[in-house]
Amino acid sequence: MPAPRTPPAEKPGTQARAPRSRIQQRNRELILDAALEVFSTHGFRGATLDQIAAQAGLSKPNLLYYFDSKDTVHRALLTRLLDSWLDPLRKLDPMGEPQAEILSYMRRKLDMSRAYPRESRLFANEILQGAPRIEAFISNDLRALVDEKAQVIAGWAGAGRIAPVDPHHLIFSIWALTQHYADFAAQIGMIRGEGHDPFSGAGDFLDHLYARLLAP
Amino acid sequence: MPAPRTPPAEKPGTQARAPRSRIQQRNRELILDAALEVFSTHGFRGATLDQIAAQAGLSKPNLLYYFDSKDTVHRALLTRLLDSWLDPLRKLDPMGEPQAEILSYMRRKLDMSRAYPRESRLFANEILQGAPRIEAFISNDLRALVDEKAQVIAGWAGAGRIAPVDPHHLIFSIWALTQHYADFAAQIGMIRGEGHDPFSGAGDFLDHLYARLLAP
DNA sequence: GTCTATACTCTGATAGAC
DNA sequence: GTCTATCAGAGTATAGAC
Repeated sequence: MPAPRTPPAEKPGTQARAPRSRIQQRNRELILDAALEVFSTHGFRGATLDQIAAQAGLSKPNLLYYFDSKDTVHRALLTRLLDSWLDPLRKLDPMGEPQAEILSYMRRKLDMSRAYPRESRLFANEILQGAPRIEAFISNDLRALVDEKAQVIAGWAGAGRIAPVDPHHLIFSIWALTQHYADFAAQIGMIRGEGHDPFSGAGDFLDHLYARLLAP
Repeated sequence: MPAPRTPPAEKPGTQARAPRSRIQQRNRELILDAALEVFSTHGFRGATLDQIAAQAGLSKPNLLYYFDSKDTVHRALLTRLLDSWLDPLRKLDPMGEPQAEILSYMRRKLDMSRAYPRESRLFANEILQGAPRIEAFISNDLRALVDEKAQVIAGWAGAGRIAPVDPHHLIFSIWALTQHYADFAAQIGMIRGEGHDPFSGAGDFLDHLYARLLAP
């Protein structure tokens, strides 16, 4: 999700507008990692620069040397996140075998939740707050992609290649089920006992569930 | 969910420690309703008394006349919420018809999400923040109830009355799917178009999904 | 019961020395 | 690049008049 994104190895001395040294890059990463931790837990307004700076091991003014404002840090996180948020669904192949394609999509989403639970919670926080900062992304990019893939799925259902199913609800269900293990990890941990991986068994359960739902 | 809870009609002149007049009761309700709106959107730390007071149509000092502190307001909301949070699962009857019981449970949860989306988001916010204020509730009350009902479901599966299924994951899936429509309503609205009821079609989809999953 | 005024703390952001 | 000092504004909470 946070695409490492090696910068295009600028010619020395000619860096245009991101002339970042190794230590600068490292501090920016420290800050973003700390900010992800804090924002994903407390939301934008609930997070403080003090917390983020402490978590990053820097002073608050030093943090603000790297990012102009609290908002800038948050925006940087969201940008990285949204950049890869659509990838799993994008890969759903209209030419593939329907049931396998949908199951693979679900697996990619689940793997992403497992690998990047904080990013999932950051996203969840945004939506809970009414999605003020990512409204454009959802109303345009995400919506277009969902409608496109929903048509693909509707085609499969119409052709009898999977059981009849509302494509939008199918997609929402995959989001709900896969993100739940990241977003509600605290609750699952308290119910299954601490030290228990919240994702344990989830893959098998969801494979089984969607295999049953989609079998023609 | 917010159980109206008619107070035990105290004898006039002898009210022990909740001597609330009609106008007091009404203002308390106004405050709690406003606080639910704000806390469920911004989380505890992201919410401000100014917002809550404005939403309630009262001054901030007046709000603090009714509740000692921000924390007190929040605690009052959580108490009301948790009071009824377990009801749907509690009603799962070990003596009932297995598939019908589980489908009814799912329906009760869905109805609760539809009727009380703000309460669902308040709860989601708490969990996202690591559940600091409701840890005892989850680790004790909720966990015990879940384990108890999971045993019931495991018994049904063992007896071949429903398809074999991991009971904990089954319960988690019901939570995820039903609460999603409340917690992520903003996203669903932006994808399906504003003015579209986020819950529309959800009942049918989930009925179908669990019928397929559980059929022996 | 409700308001204005205010005390005091926290928070985001800047200035300026090193 | 990093720090100490500091400011202005927001935020919780209280005092006290009405």
